[in-house]
Amino acid sequence: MLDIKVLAADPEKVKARLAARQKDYSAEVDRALALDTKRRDIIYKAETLKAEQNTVSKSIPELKKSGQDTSALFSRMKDLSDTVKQLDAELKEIADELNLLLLSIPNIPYDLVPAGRDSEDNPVLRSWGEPRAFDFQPLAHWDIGENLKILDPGTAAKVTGARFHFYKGLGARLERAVINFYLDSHTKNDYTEIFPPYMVNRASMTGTGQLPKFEEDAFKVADTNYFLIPTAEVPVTNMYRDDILDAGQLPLKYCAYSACFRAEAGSAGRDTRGLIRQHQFNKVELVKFCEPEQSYAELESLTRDAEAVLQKLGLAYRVVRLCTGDLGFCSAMTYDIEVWMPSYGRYVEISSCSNFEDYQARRASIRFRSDKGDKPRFVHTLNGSGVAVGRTVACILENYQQADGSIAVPEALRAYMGTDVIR
RNA sequence: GGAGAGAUGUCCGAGCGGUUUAUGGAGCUGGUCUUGAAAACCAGUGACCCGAAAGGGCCGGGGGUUCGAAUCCCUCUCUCUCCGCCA
Repeated sequence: MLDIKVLAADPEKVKARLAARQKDYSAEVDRALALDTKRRDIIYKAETLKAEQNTVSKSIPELKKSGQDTSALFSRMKDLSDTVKQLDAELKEIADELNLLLLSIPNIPYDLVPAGRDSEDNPVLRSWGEPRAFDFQPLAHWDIGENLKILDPGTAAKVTGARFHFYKGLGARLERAVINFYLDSHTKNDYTEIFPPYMVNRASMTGTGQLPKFEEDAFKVADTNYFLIPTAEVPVTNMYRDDILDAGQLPLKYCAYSACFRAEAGSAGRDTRGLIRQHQFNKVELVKFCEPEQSYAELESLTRDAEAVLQKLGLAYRVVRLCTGDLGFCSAMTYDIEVWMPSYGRYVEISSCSNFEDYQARRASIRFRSDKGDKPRFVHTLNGSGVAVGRTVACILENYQQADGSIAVPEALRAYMGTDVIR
């Protein structure tokens, strides 16, 4: 969430920068500032009375010892106590409302983020490799998967429902090979490997920004307060919720494989075939915690680390910078990496690398201290897919298909697959 | 799932309704002594939050009782021990 002090310092500037997201947040900003003023006022009143309570309380044992009549004093203290309780109740109500409001205001886009309406306006920064030219009619990965009997959405529909897949035989092994290849690549770059819980509590979902606004996008486990994670970002970032780190530990770099679960609310009818949009998919996620001064440099290196695995797989991709209208709720700046998908005839997102600055850190209270006596400051958090596994498999199947219907296994995966062709 | 015991500041650990503005150690910082270090001794240091400050809050989280709660009550979370079950 945003710092209320930043809102108070220049409300009009904040409103203008938020408006770049193609949505007006003026009402929320004004309401937050009004609540904050009220909050401070009540705190002042309550604390003045509490100071009096404390002073009198301290003198009571002595008065009692000397046998004086304290009944008048007690009745005055009772009034004081009632007033304080009332003020505290009011304060809690206002603080709760303010907090909820602040949680529902998105992050301020960074200066480099270009203005734009939607993904059409995302500028392309660079590209790597060339889309493959086929000398035969290439198939979509869902047809390849069916022909080779390595992907089976039909059985998944029976066993579970729409937007799930069984992977079979070398298909299952390919998914596993990609996961292992990604983890091995990133750990070589000093990312510490994490295997996180797949369910998290409400505080964690709030910390990284999925709640309270986007509850309908998440799967909630019935009769518990747990949510299935939509990405490993949630458990990994929340490892340090409510902690104060030493500056010497920073930057912290983690990579985590996990299954991810998304309700895909509002996406009915989109990408209904194949592996592109599933309720459950696999992903290796990169997460960093760093000092504020380093975060944009860390975003560059994180994005390069994600790109590196695609290069090793020989998959053509491009990097775009999300414009204000396409930027995620918590993000200050995001690079999307998009791979060439022959069946779509365009580039498709396979990784999203974001700097959240202190937006998540403030929500989750993740801080660091430079020197012993210093005041703690919020860290900056970053994350990016490194990269989506199901989409990688789809991309490999389509880009490495051969005229005879078989799949050439990319060089980098052969050791993991134990074969150089899927047929 | 059943039974019991716990959760206090960086750590260990007292405290069981009002001189606790949280005993006492350890640690940390500075000093004395020493060629230097260790030890010893002396002094300082107690998280964190709000606040410009005064001040207020904070003894796992939340709520309650009371003029007053670390201390009593309720509730939640987590930890430990034993039993059961299980991968």
